[in-house]
Amino acid sequence: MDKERLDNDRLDDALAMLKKKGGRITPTRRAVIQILISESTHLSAEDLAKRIQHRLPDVHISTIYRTLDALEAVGVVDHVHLGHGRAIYHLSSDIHQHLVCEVCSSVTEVPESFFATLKGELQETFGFTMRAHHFAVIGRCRNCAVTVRSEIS
Amino acid sequence: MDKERLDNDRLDDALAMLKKKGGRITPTRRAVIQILISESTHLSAEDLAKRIQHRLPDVHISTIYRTLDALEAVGVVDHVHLGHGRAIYHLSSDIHQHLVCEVCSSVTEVPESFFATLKGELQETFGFTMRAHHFAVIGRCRNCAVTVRSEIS
DNA sequence: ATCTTTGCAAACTTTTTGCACCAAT
DNA sequence: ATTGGTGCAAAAAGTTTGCAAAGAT
Repeated sequence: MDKERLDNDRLDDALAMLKKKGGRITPTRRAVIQILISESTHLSAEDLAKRIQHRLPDVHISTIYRTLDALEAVGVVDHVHLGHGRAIYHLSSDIHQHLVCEVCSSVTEVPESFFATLKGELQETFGFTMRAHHFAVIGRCRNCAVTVRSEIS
Repeated sequence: MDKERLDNDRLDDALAMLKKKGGRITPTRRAVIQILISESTHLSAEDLAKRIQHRLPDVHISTIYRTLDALEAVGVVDHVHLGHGRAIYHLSSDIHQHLVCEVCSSVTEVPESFFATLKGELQETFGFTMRAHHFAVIGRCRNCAVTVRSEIS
């Protein structure tokens, strides 16, 4: 119920994980984690940079990338490719699939459980262990179902 | 049976499609299609450039990109993102999913039919029409199942 | 003759890296 | 005091674009 309490716990957990693996806690790292906790939207490195630079104007985007790498190495965040070269980042604890509409670019989140059957079949047939959420699923959302394709490429 | 015959037919079909939509047939375009027909491997723009430059040394990579765009616009080819920014291209008629191992980068092809159930469910639940093959599925192949992750990112 | 495609060089976008300085432990 | 993190600028990597010349119809 107490959302703020829960968010703080998540922040502490993430920082503890970072620390446990020899990482240091810095204002930028704290800010990145906080933003990822509070905005569960789909944030690119640039999105994160913009948000952080409100409070810490001198944070360079290369630091954001290094921070994200560090957090990823430690298991706190994960990234997903949505299209082109652009990647988005989210907390590892928020695992879900992304359905991206190739027309309007809208993103629909789908619980990973949805992919359980497929995952089992790929495992059984190919011995392949799917880490599904690493790429978005591309297609057409309900609204754009009949339009001409072109967007995400 | 007569593979060469079939390949020629595919080439002719592709060229006809291109022509029908107002595109012109050039040596580069012919070569791109031929390569995509004969090597059903997973070719990036650079791979294609290298192969083509054997025969047509002056073909510039930007031409390859424009050719691929043109062929894609006309429905002859499709591209898939395997990781990072890199995309690979194949004939639209060769629709399949790619399972990419995040450790050894090996690629396993899976017939699209495998994804039919999931596709149906996404359609029903979210009204989302999946064009699955646009992104690879990331995970671990049989051999790398237990190793530490790190590669594809 | 017309209008598309090409080659080249240069721009762009996203991400990575080298290095000297700074800060967390 | 150490060692890891940061800012900056510059380099990658992959793809796109403007333009004048060449080529397909």
